[in-house]
Amino acid sequence: MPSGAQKRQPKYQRIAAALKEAIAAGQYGPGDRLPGESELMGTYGVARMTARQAFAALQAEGLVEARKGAGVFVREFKVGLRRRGIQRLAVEVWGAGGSIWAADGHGRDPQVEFLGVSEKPAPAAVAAALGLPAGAIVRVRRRRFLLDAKPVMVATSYLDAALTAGTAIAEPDSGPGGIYARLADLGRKPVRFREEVRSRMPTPEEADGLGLTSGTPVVLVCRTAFTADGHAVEVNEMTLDASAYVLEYEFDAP
Amino acid sequence: MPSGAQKRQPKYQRIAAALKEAIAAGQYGPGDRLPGESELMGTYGVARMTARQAFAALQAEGLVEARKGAGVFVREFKVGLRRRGIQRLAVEVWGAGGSIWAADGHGRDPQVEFLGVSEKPAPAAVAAALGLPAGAIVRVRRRRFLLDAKPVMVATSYLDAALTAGTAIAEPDSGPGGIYARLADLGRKPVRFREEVRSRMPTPEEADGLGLTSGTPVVLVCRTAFTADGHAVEVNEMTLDASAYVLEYEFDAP
DNA sequence: AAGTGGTCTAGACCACCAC
DNA sequence: TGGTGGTCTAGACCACTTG
Repeated sequence: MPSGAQKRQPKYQRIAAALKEAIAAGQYGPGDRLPGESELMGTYGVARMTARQAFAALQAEGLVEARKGAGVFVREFKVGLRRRGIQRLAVEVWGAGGSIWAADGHGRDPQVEFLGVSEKPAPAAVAAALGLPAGAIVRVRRRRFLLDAKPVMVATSYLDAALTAGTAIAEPDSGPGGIYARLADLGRKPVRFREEVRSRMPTPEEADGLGLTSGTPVVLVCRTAFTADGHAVEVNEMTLDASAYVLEYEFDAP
Repeated sequence: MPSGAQKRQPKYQRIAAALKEAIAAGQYGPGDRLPGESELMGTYGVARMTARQAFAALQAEGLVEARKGAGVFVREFKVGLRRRGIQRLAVEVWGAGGSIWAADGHGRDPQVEFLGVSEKPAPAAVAAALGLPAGAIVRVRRRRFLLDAKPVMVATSYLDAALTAGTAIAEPDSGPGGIYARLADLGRKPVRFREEVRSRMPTPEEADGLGLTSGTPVVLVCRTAFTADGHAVEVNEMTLDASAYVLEYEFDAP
């Protein structure tokens, strides 16, 4: 150890940095178990809470994952779900080549779980986006996307309840081509889309619903679909496990 | 206190939930100071570390911000920097000598801080994306974007060093229209773009460079620019303060 | 059954901020 | 200067996972 160590750095940060370095050096690979709290106490001669703080720092960074009763493990990023916003709408692809982040994902098992349709008063922002009066009734469709039986996304779709009454959009199975085909049947074919992308830490409820370990943000994608005459017909709010997705947008210079 | 309270929920979570509820109810607004650790100790009859854990939970959620020596405050989200992935790259914008960054800010004070140009061996992924042999030398331009004197983004641009030698791209000031205009001068006008978007928690270095408070993720945007003949001429890796940005992509159905 | 992380207590000294 | 959060100690009991 270099003698020039800065005394100003807290012990837990030095321990965290040492662990991080060991991980970066490949001494611990994805899925490997790190030395436990009691082992760190002995190795560094610190109290237990100090060792825990070191782990907490690594967890907050998303590098490490603690499993009750088992140990602390280097996180493995199964990642590589690639969501193309433009070429094909809401189509999940994996293993697409030619990109910066290599995505290996063969033999994955994607599923869609239907969570229900209902009618509710529109949230203010949704009503505004759809051009409906405040408090108008909207149809709400909720779905959850799973990869290898693990949830990676929750999507909530909002549509004018009056417009879609009596159509397959009000049913669990929206039929071949999905709700966009049904909207086309109604003469409201979506031809233009806007997606707004944000990221933040999940609420405890979101973390629970997506099975997120701490240190994992969510990505929020809000897609609005417009008809040729410029009217919004659908708002779709998606909450993604940030560690599972790469969003891709490809376009020409206008 | 209701007698039906679940005993299974840890104290710190109950305290955190109570504070969260008070914030949601408007009892504490953005920027307001919350009751301090010692006050929580008295109110709930807990040890200091328990009160701290409650705050830690809210910090991890990005709801709250602790300031040394001052207190714990409800975070204020000044947010709303809107980055348009498609329209912003319009030829009219950079072709006319205007700054792309100017399309971002609205009435506030945007600044670009130049961090340097250099030549380095390309990271493997960058070399592959640019179609260069492994270890080829690339020109690296680093910039930091500030809004109201606070950093919100760091951008690192990679270009073929041989191609750009002797041009303004190798200089701190890349001239009117920026590097895209210079690439056009070289007969390598970018006409197509791909952006890949990810999000994760920042490394300590990134958090430091962007002045992020804990509980704030970063958004990574990797843009690749292609010429008309399909060759990649630039890779630009951007690291954004997730709490400051909304990315927007608007496009027609294929 | 042994070991692990999760929760909790009751102290301590420090650096920093506001008054 | 007094109060704040940041760091650290040395114990304790618990629920959980694993062998």
